[in-house]
Amino acid sequence: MKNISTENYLSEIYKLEQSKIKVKTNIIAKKLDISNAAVTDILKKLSSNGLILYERYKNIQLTKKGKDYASVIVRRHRIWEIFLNQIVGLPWDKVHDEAHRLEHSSSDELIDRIEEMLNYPEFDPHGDPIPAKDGSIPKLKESTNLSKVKIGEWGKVIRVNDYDNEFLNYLSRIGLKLGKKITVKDKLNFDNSLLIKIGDKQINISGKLASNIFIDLN
Amino acid sequence: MKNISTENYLSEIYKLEQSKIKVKTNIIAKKLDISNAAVTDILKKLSSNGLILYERYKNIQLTKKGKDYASVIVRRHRIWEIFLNQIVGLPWDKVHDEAHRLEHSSSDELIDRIEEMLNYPEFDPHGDPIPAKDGSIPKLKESTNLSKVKIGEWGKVIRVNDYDNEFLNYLSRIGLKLGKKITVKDKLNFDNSLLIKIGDKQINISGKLASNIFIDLN
DNA sequence: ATTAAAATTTAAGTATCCTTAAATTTATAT
DNA sequence: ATATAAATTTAAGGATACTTAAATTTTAAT
Repeated sequence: MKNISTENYLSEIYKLEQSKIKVKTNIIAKKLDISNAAVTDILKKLSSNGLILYERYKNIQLTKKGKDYASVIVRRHRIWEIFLNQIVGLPWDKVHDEAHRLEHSSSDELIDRIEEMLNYPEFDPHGDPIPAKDGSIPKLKESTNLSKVKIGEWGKVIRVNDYDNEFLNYLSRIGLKLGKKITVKDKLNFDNSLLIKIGDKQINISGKLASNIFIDLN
Repeated sequence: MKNISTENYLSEIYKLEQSKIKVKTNIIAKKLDISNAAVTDILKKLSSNGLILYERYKNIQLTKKGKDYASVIVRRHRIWEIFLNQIVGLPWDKVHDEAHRLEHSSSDELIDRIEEMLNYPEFDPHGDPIPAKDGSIPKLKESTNLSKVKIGEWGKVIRVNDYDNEFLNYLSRIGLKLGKKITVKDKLNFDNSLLIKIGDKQINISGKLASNIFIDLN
């Protein structure tokens, strides 16, 4: 089984499982931008190949075999991301798409070699953990969604969602990076926006934006 | 048009044209390990997309559009090869296959950035020229096939064919690299083999092996 | 508990890239 | 020049991954 499409389904399911989201046809279809009918087809295939547990209309689960495979793909993706960011110098908002293509086209030997070059990193440029070769996952520090941080509290950015490039690009532009200290100065109930301090700047960001940023509270 | 299969056909045709080999169905089929019938099908498609000139039973030629596209792919391939060899440290005989996959999965931005990192190299690790962004090709130094070098003559290895990994791996093992000085000590008519000197070692190599090595004669 | 809405699956069909086998055309040898 | 071999194309068909539309099942609201 070496197949870009299959690999995309598996790693999507893997990421959903990691974030404790129930894995259903619908959400996979949305994430991969493919019709529900096609997803159903592929789920049957994955199931018959022993990669997932699947019963019609029920939740989907990776088997051991499926999880092992998926973790290889997610590992490749995240190692590429660091490499592209640190070694090649690609910006935050470019690494995801590039890594998404490269993850299907690289041998395990290459990934291992890159991992060694990078000195065995544990987290990718968005703060997501990199599965080890044995499938184990570095433990994430506990974090709080920025939209839940109270006025006056502060902490460091530990992870951001990598779903949307426009979002990531915007974060770069306002100088927000992993490790940056953020203080919540004010919160508006009116529109759920926050006034935050980054470095010596004060910025207003929307609630939606904040909800995609995770903070290691002081 | 963004399609691994198409890209493989185009870059194969490109490489054949570069080496002045008549481009025919048969040879493409052999190089890509695909049936002649499938090649005919794809040739029709490429032709209708304006990428090649094709008339049944006749030689095939890239159009300007096809050549431009092919040169982008070959460029990607060869830049990846150097990168993998020099920066990542992959051995000679591994870079081709890895680059062959990556060449279809990388943006032009990434390739340009890598090219810059490598300081605009002109030749890949096997001595093949890297097409520039405008499609122009660095001029190869004149070279002589090692099997044609006469007894007593010597020169430096300037290029090797990259078709076969076993061949490349063997070259590494006998210490033969680009730039190495080779002296032809003896030639056996009996089996067309050559006795060559590399560094302070004398080695016998087959005529077939020699015919895949190109020398910049002294 | 019933019903409407949402999610999911089934059915039918498409495009792509491949296959083998047969037919046709071109190249080669004498 | 002609027969034979080799190359090429055509024909028919298969696997894969998708689509839309219709049917079915589940979920959620009242």
